[in-house]
Amino acid sequence: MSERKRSGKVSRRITAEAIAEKLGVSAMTVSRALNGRPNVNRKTREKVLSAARKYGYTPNHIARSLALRKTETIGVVVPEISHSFFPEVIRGIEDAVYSAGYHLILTSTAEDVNREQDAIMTLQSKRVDGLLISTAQTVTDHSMYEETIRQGVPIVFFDRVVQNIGATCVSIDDEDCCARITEHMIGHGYHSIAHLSGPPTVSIGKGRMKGYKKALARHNMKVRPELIVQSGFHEKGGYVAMERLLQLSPRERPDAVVAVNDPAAFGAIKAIQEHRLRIPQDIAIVGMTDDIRAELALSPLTTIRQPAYEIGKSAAEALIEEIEERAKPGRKIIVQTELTVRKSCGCV
Amino acid sequence: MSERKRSGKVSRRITAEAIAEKLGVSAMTVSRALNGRPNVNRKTREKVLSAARKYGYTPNHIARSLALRKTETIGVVVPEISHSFFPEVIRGIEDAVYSAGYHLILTSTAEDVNREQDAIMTLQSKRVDGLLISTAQTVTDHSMYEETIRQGVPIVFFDRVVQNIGATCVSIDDEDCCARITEHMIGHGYHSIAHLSGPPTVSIGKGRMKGYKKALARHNMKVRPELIVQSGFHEKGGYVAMERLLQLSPRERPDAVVAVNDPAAFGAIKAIQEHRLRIPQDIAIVGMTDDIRAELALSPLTTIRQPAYEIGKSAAEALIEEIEERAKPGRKIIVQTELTVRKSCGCV
DNA sequence: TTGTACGCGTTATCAA
DNA sequence: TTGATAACGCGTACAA
Repeated sequence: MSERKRSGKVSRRITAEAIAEKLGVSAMTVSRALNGRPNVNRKTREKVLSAARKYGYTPNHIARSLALRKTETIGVVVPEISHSFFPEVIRGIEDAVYSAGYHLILTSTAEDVNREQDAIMTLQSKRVDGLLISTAQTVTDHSMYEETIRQGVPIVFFDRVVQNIGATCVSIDDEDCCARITEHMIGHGYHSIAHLSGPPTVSIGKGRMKGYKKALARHNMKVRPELIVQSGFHEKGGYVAMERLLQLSPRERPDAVVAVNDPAAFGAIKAIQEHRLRIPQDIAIVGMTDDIRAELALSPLTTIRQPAYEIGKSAAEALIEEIEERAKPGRKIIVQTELTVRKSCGCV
Repeated sequence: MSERKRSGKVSRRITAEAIAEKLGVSAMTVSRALNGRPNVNRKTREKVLSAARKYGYTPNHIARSLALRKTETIGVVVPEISHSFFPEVIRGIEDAVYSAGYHLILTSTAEDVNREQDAIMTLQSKRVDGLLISTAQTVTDHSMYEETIRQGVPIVFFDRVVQNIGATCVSIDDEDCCARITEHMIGHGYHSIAHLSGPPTVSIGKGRMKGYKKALARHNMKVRPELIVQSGFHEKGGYVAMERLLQLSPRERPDAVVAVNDPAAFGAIKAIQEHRLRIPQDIAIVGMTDDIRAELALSPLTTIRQPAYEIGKSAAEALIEEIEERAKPGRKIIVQTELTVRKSCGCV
């Protein structure tokens, strides 16, 4: 119908105030009606609602946030988005956040400390009600997290967590997982088991390493330092690390490999194949994370399924509980995992 | 040091005004100093900057947005996040958005029209500066998009685009892609080529169907309606659709299948294998999209690589150009694709 | 170079 | 049930 106001640059949106004026009521009444407050006459409410529809009114959430000091938005900080794990986590976050009426600002740090700091800063500027963080690999200084929490902005860490600073952490039990899968190998008779380890600065790397050693210890097997090689979390690192293991003399060479995660395992598999060795006959290998490709690999990878979706969902739910003060921070939430036996371990 | 003010519930953040007071200057001077305006004494600026650091000041972006009527935030609406395509698109978006100093609110619609409407509404409420949308499959009513644009909020569609409503669209040339891969099959001697098609309501489905038919026409091959089965975009649909094709008598049965995308192709592959037919000897098959799993499948899938990252990046860049009025809306941006020949087509 | 007044659009509070 | 006023924290436009 009416399509004027092309005059200025900005075709300014209609405000609650303007609607109030047209109806001859106050802005407050409009606000109350729109927000479904009880103390407003039924007829008045209907008038307001229909006028709002008619003029295509959309409440200005920015102004609302300013007045209420609450944005109903949470900031998400992830180290990367390519790896199939995080999209699935984000899906879980999105679902939880959506059903609680919140929104999600997504930032990815590319594993870069500075970018992570930057992200946390701007998210604070945007006054998100809380933060969901999976730390970049190289982060060692936690003062920014602590400062954020002190400012009253709750943080929930997920997957790559930071413990003992009072923030809730959601993750799998890395130590237990890695111990389990290592014991699975021990139980099937492998006796020279190597570990491709993650960065020792990240809790995941630390925990899994510990689990690996614990499993060996439980079965009175010696930890042989030459069988522990740092691979990091990516395919390339897995490849390089495995190459190093393959330099060992056939006598010293491991008969099984426990990789810190699936991508590292894929890299290792590539190296093993290039050496014309068979999986699992010559060298068995297992991963952790259940990458989407694990099932499809030439020798389907035995791994620990890490329920990415659930991690995201639990983390988001935990954060929202804390934002709404229905729960206290500093909890430790463990998400259950599952051993998925395929062919690469030679146990089936 | 000082850690009081635990009194009220909210430990209120420090404001520019408060800093001004402590320094005995006006709030404006603080604002100017913090925003790097030229008209401020060097010594004053330094005083302000150090005070800001000292008190842990973070500018309130919400208040700023309200005053400036600009949020430096763009809304992203995707139909889903599991499918490996969208995470990669989002990565592209994130990169572009980050380097332009914007942020990204992510919403996913689970292919649900209502949820999409909902998302667009709330994103408008949050006064995002622009919208990046890939439509849900079932959307047929475009009035909401048009209304949004009329309100002055630019939209750029990507992948699943909506043409002719004045919004910029970023996508591959579906018709051309599908024609190319179909001709690839024709060129290698297949003469009974089926098509597992997408939903005809989505531009992708339409375009690829058209390309398929065009390729046949160019080579004087008849379109046989029984060889066109609607599969939708997912694995399950591909499986069901392929089952139908496999019900045909061996004489009528296709010797090649062009699937609308890789997931549909995976479903079809499963059906073919269950019938104990070999790929590509008995039935060749190709997909489109280059799903991460395509390379790893038992019979690696020939497909059209769709540069997800570039799509996301171009779309975000285009949107930001329009937000900043450096470009006009209504453009049509085509991202180049690449035929990736693997084993499933039997051509190597 | 610095300061004052006002507006951005909403909601809380208190009074009517 | 409704309204007036003030606040949320910042930036623009002007004046000093």
